[in-house]
Amino acid sequence: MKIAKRRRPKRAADLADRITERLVEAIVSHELLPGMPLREAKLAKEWGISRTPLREAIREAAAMGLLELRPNRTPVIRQLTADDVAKLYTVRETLELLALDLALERIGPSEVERVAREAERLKAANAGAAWTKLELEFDSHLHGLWFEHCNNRWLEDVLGKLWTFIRILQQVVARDPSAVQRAFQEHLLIIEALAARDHPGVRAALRQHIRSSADFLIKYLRAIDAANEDSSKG
Amino acid sequence: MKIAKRRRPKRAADLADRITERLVEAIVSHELLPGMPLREAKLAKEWGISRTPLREAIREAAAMGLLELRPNRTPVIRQLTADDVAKLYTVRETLELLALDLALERIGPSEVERVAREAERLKAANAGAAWTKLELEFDSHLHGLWFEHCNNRWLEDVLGKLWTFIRILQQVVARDPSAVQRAFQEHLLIIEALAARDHPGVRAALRQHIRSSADFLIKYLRAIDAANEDSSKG
DNA sequence: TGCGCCTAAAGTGTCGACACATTTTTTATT
DNA sequence: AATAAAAAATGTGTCGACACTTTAGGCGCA
Repeated sequence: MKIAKRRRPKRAADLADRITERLVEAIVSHELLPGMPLREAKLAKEWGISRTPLREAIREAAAMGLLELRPNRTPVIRQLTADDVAKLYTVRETLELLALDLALERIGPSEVERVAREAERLKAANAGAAWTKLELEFDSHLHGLWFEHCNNRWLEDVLGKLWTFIRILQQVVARDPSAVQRAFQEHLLIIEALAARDHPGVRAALRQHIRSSADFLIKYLRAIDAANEDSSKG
Repeated sequence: MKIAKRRRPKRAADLADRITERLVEAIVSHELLPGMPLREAKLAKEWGISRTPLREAIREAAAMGLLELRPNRTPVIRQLTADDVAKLYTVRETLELLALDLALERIGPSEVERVAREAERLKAANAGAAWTKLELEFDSHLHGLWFEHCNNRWLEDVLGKLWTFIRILQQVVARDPSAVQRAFQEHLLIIEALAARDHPGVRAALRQHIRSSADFLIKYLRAIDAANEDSSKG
């Protein structure tokens, strides 16, 4: 699945585009950490480019909400609080369910079959002990079923942008075996309902999945936030 | 209402920010028309600036979906088809209803009172014969009630971006007296339900308002699209 | 006349330099 | 020694120049 791809160049993308992608990936992968200042000259030299395309990339990332940008100040990578995540997932739930409603009739059995097989393979492989890159891809494939078939440019666009943040958060989930296990089971339920063409069932399963992910993340981040509060006070 | 304001500078905004705003306004106000190519050098000279901040503005506008941007090609202002509008309004309905749900308890009686008075003033003034700038502002104030009180950064952000397109479309509505009249009546219904604190009533009224606006626009644009088809064929 | 190649013109992409703002360090003063 | 003013250092904002790509036009040739 290729989410959040603003345009589809036949061949080449210009430097600014490639740098945008690299910057986003660097943030998603935590190569660049939240709270970290993004010094243009330094980063540009590090990446062997000039500041111009980097600045365009930075502005784009800021438009996505990834960066905090203030005039004449060095950009800072946004830190997600528990509260942010709660609100993000509220919007996510609404939009993803909408996408599902719009897409369901367009999702062919063969496509469901494909992700179902992918799930089987993963189950056989390691039973979701840890979230590998393969499993994150599977997650994208599954959700991509309705993202890509909703046939609504606006919705796809917005979901794509939100998905960037979800990817960031998935890395948190990925480190907790029980959360991974739970998410995987929920994925199986969704696929099951999809295969049965049980529309309300899919809806309920997806909602449940999103909500329990949110619950986990919020609880986790609240602990972090609290710790940060303490350390900043003490 | 100040929608789509990415950041809140205490005093100054840099050139690129101001140009972004100017560019968006130019597109919304149809000073720059859909389909029109945006030649950087020309526009930069016209506005008395260099291409650098203009390019950043162009990229930002493109990220909003206002422009079609392809590497090494001159950017083009996006043309909204009837189909685009239908899909846009599907997303708008869902998100605006969500915002309403989240906001309703936070909207104080005094604020409802304020827009109610604004409506009264407009009704007395010209009974909605034509949509003036004042009435467009009123529209923003009304919808802004839930946009601003939904207490959800993500939702505010997305709605703000969609609202840019809505503003473009409102100019189409503004030229049809009967559509203006209808919209105004629908606004009154919403305010009435708001004042009565009738939650489901507000919801229903808002949904109705959005749907009939969509219906009007789609019908109108289908005619245009059909004409364009013909002329391009013949 | 119509088609394809070649060249010129116009446009976008990237860079390095400089102007201006902010932050940090130094220094003067009490 | 503490504080505030001044100055140096660091960083962002904007510009003009140049390289590369696309587009438009002209020219020859069938």
